[in-house]
Amino acid sequence: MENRIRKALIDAAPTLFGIELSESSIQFQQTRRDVEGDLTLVVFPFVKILHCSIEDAAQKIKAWVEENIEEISHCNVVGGFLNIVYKDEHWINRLQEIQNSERFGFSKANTKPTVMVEYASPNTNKPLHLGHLRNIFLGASVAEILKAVGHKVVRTQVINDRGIHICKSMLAWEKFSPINDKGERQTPSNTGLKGDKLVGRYYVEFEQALQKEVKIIVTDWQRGNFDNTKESVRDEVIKLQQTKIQKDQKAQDAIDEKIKELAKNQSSILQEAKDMLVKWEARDPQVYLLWTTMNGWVYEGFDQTYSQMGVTFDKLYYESDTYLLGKDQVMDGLKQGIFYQKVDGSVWIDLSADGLDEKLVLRSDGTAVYMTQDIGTAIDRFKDYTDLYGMVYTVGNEQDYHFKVLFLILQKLGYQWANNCFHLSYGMVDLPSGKMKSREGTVVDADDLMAEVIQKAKAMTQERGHLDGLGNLEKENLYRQIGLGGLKYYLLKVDPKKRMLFNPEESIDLTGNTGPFLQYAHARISTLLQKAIYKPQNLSSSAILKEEEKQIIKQLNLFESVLHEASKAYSPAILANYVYDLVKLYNTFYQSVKILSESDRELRQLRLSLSASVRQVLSSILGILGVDAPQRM
RNA sequence: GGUCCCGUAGCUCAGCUGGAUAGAGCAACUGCCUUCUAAGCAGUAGGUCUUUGGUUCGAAUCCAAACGGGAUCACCA
Repeated sequence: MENRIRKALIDAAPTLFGIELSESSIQFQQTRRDVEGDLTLVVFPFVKILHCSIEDAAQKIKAWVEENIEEISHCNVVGGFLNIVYKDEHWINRLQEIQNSERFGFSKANTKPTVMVEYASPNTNKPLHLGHLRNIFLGASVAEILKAVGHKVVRTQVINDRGIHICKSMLAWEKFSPINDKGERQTPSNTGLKGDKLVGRYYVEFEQALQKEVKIIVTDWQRGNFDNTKESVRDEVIKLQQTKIQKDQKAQDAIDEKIKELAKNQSSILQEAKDMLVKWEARDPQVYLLWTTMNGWVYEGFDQTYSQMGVTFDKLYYESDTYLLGKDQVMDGLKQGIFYQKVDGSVWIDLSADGLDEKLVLRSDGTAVYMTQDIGTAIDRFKDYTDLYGMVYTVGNEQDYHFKVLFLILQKLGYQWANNCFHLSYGMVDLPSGKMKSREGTVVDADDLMAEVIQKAKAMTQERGHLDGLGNLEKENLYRQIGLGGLKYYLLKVDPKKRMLFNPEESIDLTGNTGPFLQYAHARISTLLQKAIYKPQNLSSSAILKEEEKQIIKQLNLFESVLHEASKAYSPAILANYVYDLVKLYNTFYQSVKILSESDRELRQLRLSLSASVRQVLSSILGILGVDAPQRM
């Protein structure tokens, strides 16, 4: 409709104004809520072109539009704005189209290039936490958005399964695990603990043991005891200790940190972990078996968490599989002169011409760093999927710099697809008490949080008591749907780019802009349609629409463009805000008119059709957000 | 210090490709269940859009600076 009016105006301009109009001079916007109108033409640009008063220009266009465009009922002019009112027939026809369309708003599947979306990159030594929840819900939802606009999508995660941190858990388990009467160390099955939790516990034990050892070493050094310390380190420590005296508090702390670092390197337990990593890289059978076993426990634990979250993947990548490819790439790049080698053997890239710094890509001992692995993983993916067009990395914004560098390196290595790689950078989740810090024990565990939220949903649902006649299994399932739906919606409704505050109390609220609010509307429409035994029929276009009804059709009409906007911005939040507005409009309508008991049959059918269309869009968007849409609640 | 992100109601957030009187939710207060599910609806109150300049017919929105908050600048991942 908008385009039709624009085109008509451009065509008519020479006779109407005696001048050619450019497309950009015709600016439409949505009409303000409190003004009558379905579309608003901004008249200001015409003043310059036509050299007349704003009032004259507006009136002239008003007269012409009312006269010449069939579907327009009338217009009104307020200041520099021409508000155009469509005939009700137009909106009813629009509703009819929505009702008839197969998957309203969605593009045909697989009509756009294949995109891979990565949305979890857990370490295998720590259980998942609140930050992962935002990451994973966000990535999973973006994958659904891309599908909805026609992309073929591969959902993936990369598992950070190698490196010194894994060896730390392994070592601690060997050293510290109690042995039961059967002579076994602790396992998930003999403790009943989730595998990721068990392994995480030993990672913590390692860190504690390390800190203990560090403390002893530092104290020894303070007392001037350097018995077990290499000469070079001793000299460095003494030098640091001496410079410390003249500095201010902040500098002193920094020096203490440095001394601590040196002490860490002296500690026997860290040395053991390093030795273990060397053994692992050499595929030592015993170490390798331990690594496989403990990682297996973690994967099992993660799988449980993912299944509770309702999230799946199409393909998994393990860094242990890709880091060697990354190393090869670096060596190739070195030959091509993209990288350079320092005298100690370490390999670097100089990005200062691109406004960035120098970056290490391979250690002096030839082992891979984070960047090396990521280069390898990216290339591996494009080898696996030959039709792959681009990648979306859902990773926190603390890694903005890393991805800038990564994409630049891939470009320099000559990979065209590097231009289609996108870092979906999301903000951290803060707690009312501040940042989550594992050292201070303020990390919110994913499993605990989900359990809590479901429990809360149960209590609050029972309070309301709408559930007569449902079986226990159905009820439990519903509590889960509501609890998790609320949590997901809470994390997704905020612009992903922004840092957000997680308030445990608000996250399980049922009222206002929340998941359960939307789910409730869905359930209410569902039972309504069921009671009405609703079947889609052709609508009578002669009906006169109430304002509430028209508002809903207008909002429904926006769905497709909002979906595209969301895909361009990689933002489920855009859909969340849109659907919340839609449901609010629907609720207003629901409370102000009769539907089931409406005696006029055509009107009843219209209102049912409206309800059905709202439910369709609502359930589509809830699906994209990963929120379940219950039939009753 | 360099680079990047953010600053809108008491709180959490929309609005940002310039356009009308800046919107929601929570919290507070007032109404509405004999009528399709009140997890709802209607309403009251709450704002120097951090500040100062600039561009423009018009700025929360664009540009610059200042102030405040955060991230990042590892032979960690």
